[in-house]
Parts: sequence; structure tokens; C-alpha cells
Amino acid sequence: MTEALSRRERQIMDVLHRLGQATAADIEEALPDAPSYSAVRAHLRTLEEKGHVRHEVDQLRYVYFPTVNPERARKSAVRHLVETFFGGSPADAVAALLDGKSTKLPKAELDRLAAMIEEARKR
Amino acid sequence: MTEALSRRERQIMDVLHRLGQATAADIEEALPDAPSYSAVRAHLRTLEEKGHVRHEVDQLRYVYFPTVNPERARKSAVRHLVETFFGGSPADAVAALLDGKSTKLPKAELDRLAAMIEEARKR
DNA sequence: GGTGTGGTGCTAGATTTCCAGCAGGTGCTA
DNA sequence: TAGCACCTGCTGGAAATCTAGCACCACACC
Repeated sequence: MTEALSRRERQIMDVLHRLGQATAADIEEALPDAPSYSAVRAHLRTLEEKGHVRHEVDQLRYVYFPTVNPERARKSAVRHLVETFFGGSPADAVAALLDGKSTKLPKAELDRLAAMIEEARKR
Repeated sequence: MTEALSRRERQIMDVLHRLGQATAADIEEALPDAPSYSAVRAHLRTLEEKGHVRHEVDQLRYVYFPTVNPERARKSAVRHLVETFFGGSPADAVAALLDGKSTKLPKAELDRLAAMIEEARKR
């Protein structure tokens, strides 16, 4: 499970995680500084070779998916973030999340979070 | 402010963010699949050229720092994570953070988080 | 049939990344 | 002074990334 993704490959995987699934065209469109369409396809092919991606055929087109399940991918990404930016402290990360001034969480979400904290206390 | 970092450059920046500051030797040691010392130095030089890194001289050695302040870097990283793995929902991200079975948060931390949530309600 | 649209596979080659090693400088110690 | 340890600057070139474009196929429409 190598972290050996190139810049472009990393970007493509991000798009894929964000969208859940995507065609080569979708990805090209979503990419920050769009390269050529065939460049994207080439990358997808190598990503598939490396095992990071799989495809299904949907009316003559390929639709691509990340191979790792989303849950797992999220966990891993979160762990990496906490480790490199918050000194391994999940609480600090949560703090940053809540702090963002732009993030006006609706009341319902706050309730949900409070409940989760209560839940965490019990363990 | 390009996201155009190569794989190695990204890795080096991660180490730098994690440690706050580091010498070339520190970085070499911390790198997943360590290349040579001079390779690391070469990368640091290009990173400095690109403006992602600066150095100070400390008793004949260079000590490197990220140029963006930590606060800002954290914010940006968190935003990216939430965007690509949690559909833009900070609450979901917090949920994942609290959920990690390995993360046994001490009571004090939980209190702190609860307080932050209360704080968020008031806005 | 002919033509246009929109897919896939593939490949050669430019470009970038990545690296090891050399030259040279500084400080320390014998 | 000589030798050692450790640092920086720089370079050539291997290795990998990244790309455009060609050939080909399937379908829809005129």
C-alpha cells in the first residue's frame, strides 16, 4: 500500500474519492490544472495497474472507482492529517474543525456532535 | 501558491509541518523511504526556490521552516480533507475523528470539546 | 454507405523529478 | 599542520512522469 503516488496520480485519486466514481472526462474536468484527456486516461491505466483503481463498463464507457473502501480511505487520510498537522492529537483537530469561522454548523449537527461526545465518555 | 508539489516535495513538506522545523539530516531520517542526504538537500533547495520553505542559519547549519504559518497550513489541510473525504461536511469529519477506536480521549479533552460545542452554539 | 461523435489502447518522446558524488568551506582536536 | 567530521553548492545523468496524437471500434444519424 505504497504512498508512492505521483502528483497527478494523487490529484486523480482525490477527485475519485470526492466523487466516489468518475469517468475519465469527469476527472479531466475536475482536475485543478487540466491536462489532456489522453493524459488522464494514461494515468488511470497506470493507477489501475498499481491497484489503486478499478473500472466497470457502463454503456461503452469506463467508470472508475477507488479500490479501497471509502471508510478505510477516510480513516487513513484522517490519521495522516492528525499526525502531520496536529501532533497526533485528535482533539486539536476537532478544535480546528469547529473553529473555522466559515463553518456555521446547523443546530442539528451540534446536537449530533454533543451526543457523540457523550457516547465517547462511556468508553 | 501552487499545489504543484512533486511526490518527494510533498513528503518533505509533511515532515516539516510535523516537526515545525528541521535540518536536512532530520528530514532524511524522517522520510518514509529515505533517499540520500544530498538528494534531500537538493529538494530543499528547489522548495526554497518555489517559496514553500525558508531557512535560517544555526551554528553553520541550515534549519528549514515552512513559509506559511502553521495555523494557515492547518486550516488549509483541514479544508482539503473535509472537501475530498467528507463531502464538505465538517461534522462528518469530527465524527470520524471521535470514532477512531484507537483514540481514547482523556476526560479533560472531552470536556474541552463539549465546551467548544457550547461555544459554537452561541454564534 | 458515409460521416460524426465519443469511447479505448498504445507508444514515442519531451519534461520533470530524483539522485549520487564531487569540490570546497568551517571548526575541532591531536 | 594534518586529519576528521560535518556542512553547503553544484552538476550530470538515470529514472520516472506526463503528454499528444495515432489507430481502431461502436453507435447514431443522414
